[in-house]
Amino acid sequence: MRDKRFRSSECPMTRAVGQIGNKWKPIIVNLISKRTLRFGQLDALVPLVTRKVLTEQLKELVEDDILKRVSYSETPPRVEYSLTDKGLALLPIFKSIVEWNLAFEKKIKKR
Amino acid sequence: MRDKRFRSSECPMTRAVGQIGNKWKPIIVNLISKRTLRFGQLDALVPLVTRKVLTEQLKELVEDDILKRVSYSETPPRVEYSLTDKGLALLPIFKSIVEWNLAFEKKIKKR
DNA sequence: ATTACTAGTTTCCACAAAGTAACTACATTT
DNA sequence: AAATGTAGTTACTTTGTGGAAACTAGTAAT
Repeated sequence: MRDKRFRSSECPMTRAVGQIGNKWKPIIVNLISKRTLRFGQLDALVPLVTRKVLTEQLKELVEDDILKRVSYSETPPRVEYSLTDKGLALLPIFKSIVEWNLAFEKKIKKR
Repeated sequence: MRDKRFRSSECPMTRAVGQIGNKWKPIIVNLISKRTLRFGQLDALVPLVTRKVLTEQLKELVEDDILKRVSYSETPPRVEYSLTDKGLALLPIFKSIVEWNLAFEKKIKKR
């Protein structure tokens, strides 16, 4: 999300949502985790996403310094993606979200 | 987000994003925190939102058992919103997101 | 009769995000 | 010459989300 109103809001949660608060970024960042992955691997692993959207999201994550992109001068082209320090700092947070989701889904199933 | 593909995905992060991963819900939940607030207070406190969107988001949060809505038979009408256990469990997670955002914003300013 | 209050609701429109399907570039392989 | 591989890109279309502005209901106050 590039919405300036969000990114320059006084509320820090609003600014955070402006960087990572859309449907794809938490999924992508969580999936990369501590690995180094290539574009095709991400394409295969991220559920439901199209290459067009994946490319856009990766570009924005790189611009926001959450993701690092290394490209090698080869043919066919080889590009590798991995999380920066900023991105890695999100991992425990996203792990908590996954645990939250599983915990309350389990609660529902016990009814 | 009511997208069935997200809510029934095998990936728990995708399901979590299906419930809370849009631009308004983290902001609203974080803002309510441990308080009990009325609709008008939320309208005044949530930055950038319109009443139409606020109403929609509150409705979905109630449907997903993240928010509790109590309405009193009064005129003018009085409705109070507060987080459920499921919602309260999100607070430390969102606090971490706010801290993450502030930490890395501070890093940028030091350059 | 009109205004005020609260918590919405509605309709139409605008915009952002996503989807589709074809296309790109270049070295290598067949 | 054609096919292959990778990592995208593009143009158009569709869908989802949000915005604007007016409206609603009922009791109480003016």
